[in-house]
Amino acid sequence: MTPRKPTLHDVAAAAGVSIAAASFALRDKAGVSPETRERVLAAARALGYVVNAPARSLRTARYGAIGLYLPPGATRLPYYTEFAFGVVDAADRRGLSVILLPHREADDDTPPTAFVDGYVVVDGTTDDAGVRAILDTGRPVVSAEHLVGGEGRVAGSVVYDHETALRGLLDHLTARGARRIAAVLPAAGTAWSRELTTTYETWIAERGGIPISRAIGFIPTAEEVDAAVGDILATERVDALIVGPSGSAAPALEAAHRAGRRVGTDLLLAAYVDEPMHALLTPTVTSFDLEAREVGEACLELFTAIQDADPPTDRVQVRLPRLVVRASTAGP
Amino acid sequence: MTPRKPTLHDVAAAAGVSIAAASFALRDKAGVSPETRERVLAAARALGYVVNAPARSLRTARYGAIGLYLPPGATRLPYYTEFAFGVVDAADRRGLSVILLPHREADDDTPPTAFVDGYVVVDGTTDDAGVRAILDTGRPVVSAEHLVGGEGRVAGSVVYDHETALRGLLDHLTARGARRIAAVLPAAGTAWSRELTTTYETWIAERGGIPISRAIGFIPTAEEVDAAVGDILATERVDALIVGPSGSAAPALEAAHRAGRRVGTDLLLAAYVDEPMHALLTPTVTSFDLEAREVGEACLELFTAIQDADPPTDRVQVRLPRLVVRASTAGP
DNA sequence: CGCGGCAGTACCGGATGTTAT
DNA sequence: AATAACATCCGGTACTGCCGC
Repeated sequence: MTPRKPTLHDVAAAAGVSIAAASFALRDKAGVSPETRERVLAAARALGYVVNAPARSLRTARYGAIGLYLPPGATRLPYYTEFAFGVVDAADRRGLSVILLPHREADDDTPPTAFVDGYVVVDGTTDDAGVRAILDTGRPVVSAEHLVGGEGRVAGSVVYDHETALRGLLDHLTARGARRIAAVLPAAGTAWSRELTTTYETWIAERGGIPISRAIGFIPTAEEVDAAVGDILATERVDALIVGPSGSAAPALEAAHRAGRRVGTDLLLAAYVDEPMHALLTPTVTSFDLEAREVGEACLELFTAIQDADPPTDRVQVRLPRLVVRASTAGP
Repeated sequence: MTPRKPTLHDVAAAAGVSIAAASFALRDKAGVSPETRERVLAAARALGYVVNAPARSLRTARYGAIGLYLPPGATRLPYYTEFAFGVVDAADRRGLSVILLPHREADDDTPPTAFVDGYVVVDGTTDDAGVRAILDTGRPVVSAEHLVGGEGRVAGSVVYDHETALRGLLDHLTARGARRIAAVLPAAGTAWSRELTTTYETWIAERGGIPISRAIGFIPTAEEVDAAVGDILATERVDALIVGPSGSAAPALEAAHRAGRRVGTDLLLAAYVDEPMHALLTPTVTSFDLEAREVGEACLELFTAIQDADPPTDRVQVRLPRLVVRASTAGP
């Protein structure tokens, strides 16, 4: 059943050429005649030859693998899983493997698996020991969203234009009749929270209003959301509310309900990050589809482009979140 | 800054011994004196030596990596992400890397990355081309839950005792006053759905009752859940309801509410798979904590144990889901 | 003499069996 | 009887050079 895996030697012998010629033919390099190439390829196919990755890596110092670093503690957000498979699928198409990297405690400075060609980091900060260790390898890093604290050290990034998106949402709410829009924002620490906060405040200021906002955790507890929303509704006369952090739509709806507001008519509610659940709530909740999978794919493709120095592509790609309008912002 | 990475040669030279001696010392093998070993280790530490994985793999045909295969289409279930990081963390402790494998279309039979020592598969079926390809590699496979259709071909498994768990839940509901318990079950296809269905029917039969159940998808839509729950409540006099598929608690609550039932008192509701959301719903929902992370770790540890043939361990480990009792089954 | 096409071969970095001390 | 040095090999890649025209 296992007559040993065929090696390049076997292929070369079967095709009646030298190892070097076989190697060239298989890698589609110049220096072999079309007939020879064809014979080699046929032999390889017949034998079921597969290159031995470690052997190739040993010689070339390229590993055909990239490390993927997801934010610690955020494993419950479906965004990241979706993102991860975007990276994996794109990598698969290019014959690369994706290594899922472990998170690091703050005091742990062991380097990450060294035998990768580079890394993809999502929503990273240099506050994170794992991210620092990755940057310290000196290998190319592509980030999804700006890597806070490591701005000059990434080879490329795929980022969202949250400013345009949020402005669009604020305009949408205004068009549906909102006059006083409050926001529950993620606490400082990520590029995203910074962008959301300043955009919200600027937009309000431009219209001569005063911002009404509360900050809660990046991954909020129901109580936090409840308290923030309850507080806003109790102390301010608002007719629309935007909740930023993932997972806060359901508790926000709940809190609004308890405050006696009818969401969708008398209070417009929008979440920032879309989640499957938003289509299941009553009313269904308006939010931005961030297209996690596509962004994951884009990161990997940017990585390979940079690595091959193929086109000196734009190092930063910008994507616009797509607003999914649902019943919660229907309007009166 | 980068005077080339130190190799075993460098370490040996620095320690004043041969390469072979250094190799032995670093791998803690017999054949070198304690003093020599110490000198080698010190030299390695001083130089920041890290073994070159490809070189080692080339020689030993071990790769220090395992492939992880998650069910396709299930990327939105937080269970799997949590599981994945359980595997990753355990692997990290053992110095192994985890390669996240891509899903395969039914007609695609390209083999998965060959340079891994084995695979971990979760909730797999041989209906899945990706799973078949993995089994065909002949490498050891550890599965979480039984691998449907590949029973004889896995090296080990970590499975839940759903029967005992579900019986416990049925008893719990009974203790809280339930007399007629209905169930919304996952459609056939996984080991889990089979076990849930037969356990439910058996338990009911043992008490001389008649089962009241509906089947919905493994990853149900809100409408499906709504229809199933609505139908049960409209046509049967039930005082308790168990919903199996992940994500169905929220829409089930909704449907019960619309049917005029007060969940927690006049209708007891329990979900099978615990989710963070269950603590945020009103009322909070009773369900089983499946400890995804721990199970992921157990899979990896089982894998390494089997690989090292260390203890001829039990090939199948059984875990009991832990019931988390919340307000939805408080009772009248 | 130049050039395309291919064979020969020195590595890449470590693991391991064999031979000296 | 222990240790350590030496020689090979793992499977490719890439450089050098020979051959014939």
